[in-house]
Amino acid sequence: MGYTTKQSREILNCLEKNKNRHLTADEIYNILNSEGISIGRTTVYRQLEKLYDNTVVRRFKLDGNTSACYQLAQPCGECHSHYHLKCTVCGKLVHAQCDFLNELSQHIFKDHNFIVDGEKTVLYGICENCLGKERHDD
Amino acid sequence: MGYTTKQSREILNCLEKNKNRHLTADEIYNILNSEGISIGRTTVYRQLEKLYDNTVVRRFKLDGNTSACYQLAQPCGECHSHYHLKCTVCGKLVHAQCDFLNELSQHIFKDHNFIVDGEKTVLYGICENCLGKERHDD
DNA sequence: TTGCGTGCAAAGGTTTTGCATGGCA
DNA sequence: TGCCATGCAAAACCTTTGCACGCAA
Repeated sequence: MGYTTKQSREILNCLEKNKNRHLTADEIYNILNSEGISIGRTTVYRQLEKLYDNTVVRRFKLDGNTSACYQLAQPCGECHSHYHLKCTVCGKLVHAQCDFLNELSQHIFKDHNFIVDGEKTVLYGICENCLGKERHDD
Repeated sequence: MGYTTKQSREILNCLEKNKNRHLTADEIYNILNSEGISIGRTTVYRQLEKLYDNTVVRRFKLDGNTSACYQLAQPCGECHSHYHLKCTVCGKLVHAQCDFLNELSQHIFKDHNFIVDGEKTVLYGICENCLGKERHDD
């Protein structure tokens, strides 16, 4: 699976530190360089590609954001029994630990002949923090 | 809400004809021009932006696809009671008419304090057609 | 030593912007 | 007529590729 280098270690380390966030390639590039860790953009892209191919990270393309976002695939070890709830206001990603996802998957499989991929699926909406503030926009 | 022009009419018309598909800006550009309707890329982008701002179309950014995809927001008039199931193999979008979505929304609201936006949410997975063919890839 | 990893520069692809012109209301 | 829409060209982004060099195993 390739060599381990200073750069590949630092990228994983950065993802680890930001388990709860979605990071773009450019954000990782900036975080590392601002910490004094010299790394090139190309390297960040190539490492993320490998991590994605090996399903170490998940990749998201969000509306209103032209660049892809990455996040460690198993921040808590059991994402198969999680919802991923993404707040469209503040951008927070919630891993909702809950068996209801299994019910959902089973229902969709039985009634709609469709196998849901819980890893790839993100439910969009508004988190509790943002519910009160919503009409401040516009 | 702006003027109605030949171009804006043709774009809406194209989206209408392709209710069941996701189209990129470039696909719309190519479809129209191949039908002999002269239109510029810039116009397609700007019209889609307006339609998106007015929630006439939905916009998706899919993994493995660098460009955004658009689709009429209300292909059947009742998307609030629909799932949107996107097959990651063949790309088909299924509108699964089903009340289970309401149960899901209520559960997530009660137990996780999160309001799911069924319009924006797409469940990814594998459709029944592709289930049998899956290992042909790779 | 071998061959993968790195990073610069450049290319490729998508989307946005500036500006002069054209067309709707 | 006034103002928005159009479309070309160019810029702005994000991501990938080519290539020479460096470093892990």
